[in-house]
Amino acid sequence: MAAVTSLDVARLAQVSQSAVSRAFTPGASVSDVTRAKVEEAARKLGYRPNAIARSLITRRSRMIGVVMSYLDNQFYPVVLEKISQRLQRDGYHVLLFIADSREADAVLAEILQYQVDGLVLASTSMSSALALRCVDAGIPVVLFNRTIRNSHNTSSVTCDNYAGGRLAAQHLVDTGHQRIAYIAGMEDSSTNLDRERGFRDGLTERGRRCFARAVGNYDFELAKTAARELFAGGDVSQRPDAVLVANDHMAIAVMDTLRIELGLQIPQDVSVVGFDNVRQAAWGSYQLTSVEQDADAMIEATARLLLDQMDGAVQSRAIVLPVCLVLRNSCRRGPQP
Amino acid sequence: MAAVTSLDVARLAQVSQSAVSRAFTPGASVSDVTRAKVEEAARKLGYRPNAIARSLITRRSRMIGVVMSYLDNQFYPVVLEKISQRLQRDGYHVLLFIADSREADAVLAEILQYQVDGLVLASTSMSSALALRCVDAGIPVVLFNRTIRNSHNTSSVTCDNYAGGRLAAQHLVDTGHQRIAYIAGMEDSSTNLDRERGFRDGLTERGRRCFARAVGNYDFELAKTAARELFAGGDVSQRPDAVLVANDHMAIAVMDTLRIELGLQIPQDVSVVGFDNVRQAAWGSYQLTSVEQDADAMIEATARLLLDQMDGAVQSRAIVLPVCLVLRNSCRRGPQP
DNA sequence: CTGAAAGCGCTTACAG
DNA sequence: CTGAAAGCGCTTACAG
Repeated sequence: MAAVTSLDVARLAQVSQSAVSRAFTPGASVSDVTRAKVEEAARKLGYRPNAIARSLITRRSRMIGVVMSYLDNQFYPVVLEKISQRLQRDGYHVLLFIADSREADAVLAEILQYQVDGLVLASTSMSSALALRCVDAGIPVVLFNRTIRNSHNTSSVTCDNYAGGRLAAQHLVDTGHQRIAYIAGMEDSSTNLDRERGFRDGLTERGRRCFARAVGNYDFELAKTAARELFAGGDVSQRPDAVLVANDHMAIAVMDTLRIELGLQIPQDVSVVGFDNVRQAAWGSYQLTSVEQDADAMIEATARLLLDQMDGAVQSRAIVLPVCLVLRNSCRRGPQP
Repeated sequence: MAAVTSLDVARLAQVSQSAVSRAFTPGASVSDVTRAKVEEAARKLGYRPNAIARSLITRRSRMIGVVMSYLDNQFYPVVLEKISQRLQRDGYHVLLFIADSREADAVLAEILQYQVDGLVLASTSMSSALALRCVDAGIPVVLFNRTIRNSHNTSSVTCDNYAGGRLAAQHLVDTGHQRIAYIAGMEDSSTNLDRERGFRDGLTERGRRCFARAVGNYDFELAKTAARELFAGGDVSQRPDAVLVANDHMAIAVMDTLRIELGLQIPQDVSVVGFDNVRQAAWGSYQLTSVEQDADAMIEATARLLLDQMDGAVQSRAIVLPVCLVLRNSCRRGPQP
């Protein structure tokens, strides 16, 4: 049970401890015969190099901290799975931090103590100040699916949220909708800010205005409440005939509420458009028209950017990826009959 | 940028390096005045103890490896989020491994190198042999939502999958269903084996047999294929009037397929029962009757068991938690009119 | 309570 | 190619 160390292997193989270390270091200079002796002894003893000790001396832990919150929104588990696989491919591992907003400070301290080589911040709820502190601590950071205002030394990868909002708004106008509403996510989040601004500008360009607005805070239950608010009015002509919802997770809650609680038909009575194009958007019961943000491209960009920063090859950059609108059946395709 | 160490703090505070270490060790004997000096110096320098160095000397990394695969099944992200929070509460952190079955060997080697203090194996696809190798390596392991046959020195936490299958079968019989089918998950997984055995025994006790069976492998798309197979027959009286699906993730795919592709009404034409009671089961569009496995209880039991094993307080144990059937609208409640 | 010293298990100049 | 040695940044007996 006592851990077997390189010294144990060295003794058995009758070589120096350095030789053992070299045999396990790709590219180190060892003769084939030495390597063979070491490998045999290591196998006999069940030796595995201690990554902790290696980290201490090399000053590289090969761990990347990933900070997330609210995995209920299916966008994030998928991202987590893929980013973990992507980093594993390069020999890195994910140290996961779930950030309840209240304990973010403590979480940050722990991240720093663990000497992660880099950090992916994908939590909307973590404050910008904390993100900046990581940067100050000299750790390469990439913000995933969020940005920090006025911060040019922080890297970020987002999709073009503004363009997505604009695209959705114009599509709704062009398909004949008259009373277009918006259900917002967390109001101070960069994603919501950009999506909503794009939405408003898109309407303005078509000579329209936002008909009504409610806030769902990116939360499933609050999105239901927001839908009830928006459709509370008695008269049908006073109610929206289309809603852009700031993400799919909320849009699904909204669809259920409209159909089941309020007895509305989608898209006949009201069109719904979401954002993210998560897998559930394609589910038969929803068939949600959605602005797609390409998770694969975002992850690849994030990994690249982080690895490049860790190599010192690159300074911080803000990467914005294109979006497209995926048309499904939750949205009327032509002017109302 | 050069990391500040305890020695730097010691110099500034004019105390020994040991004193700095003690000031950051809860319960160590330091005078208030020394602690104050250290804390001030540490604050000035932005010092954080190096958790890697601490791990090396204490031989405890305070990291728990969590091995998962296929986060598409919403049961797992929720588990991951909660187990991470639960362990953070005790000062542990999650090192995440996504196990593609093909690279499981490499993954295992890496886990071992990282000196995790414990391991939660929640991946159905990872082979039993690998799990046992971890146990042999002397690292406390808890299997989550799976078991290994004939292995009494491996801890596991599951719900009572057998009882759940039985409960579902009897409920379907008692509510008047005549042709009850089963859609299996991964056929050699312990969860599927137990659920299916319970299902068959439940039917047998009521003097019935399984009407038809297909395999969905716990995969969304394959579950759709399985549903098509099961309902391919022309004559209605040749088709199932109820299906138990081995988990909710597949049950949702099945419901979509039955309703949208095959034009069937649920539950009028066919009842569907799932397993897990994930959040989506409660979504308005599904209202899926499901055998609930209590994720919170499973996580608490897993954390407790793992922590106890790491303390050496306890040997391995197999914990089986009770299930219950959550009735919703995907299942007819009385005999067919 | 405090400091000097040993040591955790590695990597990597350095000299041969 | 190889070995002896220093050192990564800590914790923790040990002695005072």
